[in-house]
Amino acid sequence: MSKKKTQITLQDIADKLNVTKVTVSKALRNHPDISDSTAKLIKKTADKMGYIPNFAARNLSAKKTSTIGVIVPVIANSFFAQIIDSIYNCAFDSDYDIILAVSQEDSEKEKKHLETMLAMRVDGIIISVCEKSENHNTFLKIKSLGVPIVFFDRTIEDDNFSSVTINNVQGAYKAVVKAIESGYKSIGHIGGWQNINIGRDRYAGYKEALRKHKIHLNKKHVIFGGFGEDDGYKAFMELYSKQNLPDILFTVTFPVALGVYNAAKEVGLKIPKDIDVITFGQSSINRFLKPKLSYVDLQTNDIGPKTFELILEHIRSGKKFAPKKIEIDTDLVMNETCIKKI
Amino acid sequence: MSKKKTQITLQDIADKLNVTKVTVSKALRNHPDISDSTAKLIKKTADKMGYIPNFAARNLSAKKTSTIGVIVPVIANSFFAQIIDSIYNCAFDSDYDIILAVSQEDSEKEKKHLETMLAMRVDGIIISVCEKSENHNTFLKIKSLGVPIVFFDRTIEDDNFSSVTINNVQGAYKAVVKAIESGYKSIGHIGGWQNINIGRDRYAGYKEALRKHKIHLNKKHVIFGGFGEDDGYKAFMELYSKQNLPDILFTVTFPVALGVYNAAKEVGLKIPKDIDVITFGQSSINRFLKPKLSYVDLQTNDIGPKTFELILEHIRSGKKFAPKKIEIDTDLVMNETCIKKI
DNA sequence: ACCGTTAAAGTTACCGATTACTTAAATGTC
DNA sequence: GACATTTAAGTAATCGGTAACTTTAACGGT
Repeated sequence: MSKKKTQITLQDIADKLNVTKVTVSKALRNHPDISDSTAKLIKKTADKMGYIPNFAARNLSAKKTSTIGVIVPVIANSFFAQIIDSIYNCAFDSDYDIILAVSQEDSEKEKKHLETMLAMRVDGIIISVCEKSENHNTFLKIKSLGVPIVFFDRTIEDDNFSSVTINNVQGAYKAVVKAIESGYKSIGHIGGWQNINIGRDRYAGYKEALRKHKIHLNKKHVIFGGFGEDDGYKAFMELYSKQNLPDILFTVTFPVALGVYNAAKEVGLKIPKDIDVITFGQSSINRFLKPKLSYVDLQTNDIGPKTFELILEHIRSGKKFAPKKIEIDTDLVMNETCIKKI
Repeated sequence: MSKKKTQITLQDIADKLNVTKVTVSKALRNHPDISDSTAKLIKKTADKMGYIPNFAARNLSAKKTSTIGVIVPVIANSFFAQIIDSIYNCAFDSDYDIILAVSQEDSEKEKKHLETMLAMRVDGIIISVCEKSENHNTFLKIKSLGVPIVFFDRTIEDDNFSSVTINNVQGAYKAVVKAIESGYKSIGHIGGWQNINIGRDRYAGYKEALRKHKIHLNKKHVIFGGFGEDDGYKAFMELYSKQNLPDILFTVTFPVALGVYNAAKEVGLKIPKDIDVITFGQSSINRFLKPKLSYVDLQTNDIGPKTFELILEHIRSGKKFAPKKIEIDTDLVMNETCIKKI
């Protein structure tokens, strides 16, 4: 007969050693109350008995979970995958656990995940919001609950929250200026939804660059939509079918550029000869494109660690920590598109 | 002054309505004990007061978590990303929560994640093991603890565990037979570590195909290593530097094939003319390769749901559920490599 | 009008830890 | 050598829920 006992508890260890469970609890947590010899003995015994702490019990009584919730819109995306990896590594180093959830660009799912995380009593939340997030109120609620929250890359428009983003306006500006310097007059934009920073700010940088160079913004050359490959494909096809193609398109994300790339190929237009492209962000796929796209480089390496650092600051200093917005500057990486016209 | 109260509890709701917390608890869970009118009132009040359940407390007392742990080796990989998405969707539909962790092909991290999940008292674990997992003992421990565990894609060799895999031997066999039929005599294999099913079985299928067709297996044409792009690159370079290149290489994963692709390009060899390639699995990158690789298609769509279904069966039937191994058949998808020699 | 049922709540105990406070013995101080 | 301080443990209360059992009142059948 195997034991009926469901699980080994502190009490079981305590009984075996004729001490109290509090002593065991302290010993396992290296509390100074306990002498080295006893602590060693207790740890050895716990190990031998196959003790596995019960986080639910611990969390309940300690009123904290050492857990941070992370929500991203998509996972099959090297940008987010890389950041997730780095956040995991940071958490590992700081003895935090990560609860990862994917909203799949769905506002409802995003909300459900947020609620689950609140119910789990995560110590903090790191999020990159979905395309058309309608959860501003939920974020405010979370804030009022005192749960630290840090946005990264995709944020909501509200100065009361901390965030780590790349400098989208500046990045877009650089890209479009480059297009202008390359000799293009007719510069279109396949942009993202305007309710979200990356859509709005990249469009803002685009407009700013045109304005500064006194180039007329042709609204017919601007389309807003989502951030995925199919969105780029559709946008291109729309411009193409209406014969509204400019000379070059500045796209809001790499997947969107990829959609444009595919669509252009499909209708038989050559990049960069017939239609040129410069985009925001990249992916490992870029290596295989012909031509390899020029793009605004997001310093992906920094985003994860900086975001994590920020959430830790929030957690450690509690309410008195003022929201902080970190912006990371971008660089232009020139490949085989948007090259100077001779 | 804002309230000092940390959080709203069942008791708070109960007090306001002059009932007991048990009544509130039951009402919120739609327990038949509670009349519709009371239940409705309680729910409304809970909502108004901003009640958020405390999962730790619930888990502790209910002795289950409705949470399933998922561990994958890598995340920036469309194969795993897709499966993760589908598992999330299944969980969503069945009211389970998912705890996702990434081992990053590191056995130590894998172990740590497993332990964390045990401490969280997940109701079950779904895992695709890392490259050189040394956690067989941990898996046995988990089994003896009575925590259901289902492997997918990458499993350990042990009949006592359930798993969902594709038919690796058959898939590899098909690919290599195709190479043979295409007229190749000298067929190499860039394989994966042999301690893990996908490495072992794909190699087995390769050997079997050669044997059946009485083709000599030249050990100099076989290299074992990891499953990533750099592994493929290194393997190719090793063969190349020793001038041991066969006519065609059957690679264990798509990333490995990609590494080969890059390496071949780098040394100026043309695929498929100078060196041909056929691989196991694919990725969205394949669309952009020239030539587009022929590959053994893994029915990615089925793996996630089938795995989830299996873990649910385990959870529901407890100890008495016998391990079940599900194998999914593969298809060969022919593109521009491994084409019949004329 | 009586007794067994049922409906709708209430009582009590417990889940497995942690925290804050207390105790007892050992050590140190002048 | 008496009293203050440390050190190393123990005691009691609590965290927020849920499960199992009990109570109370209303209902129904004969």
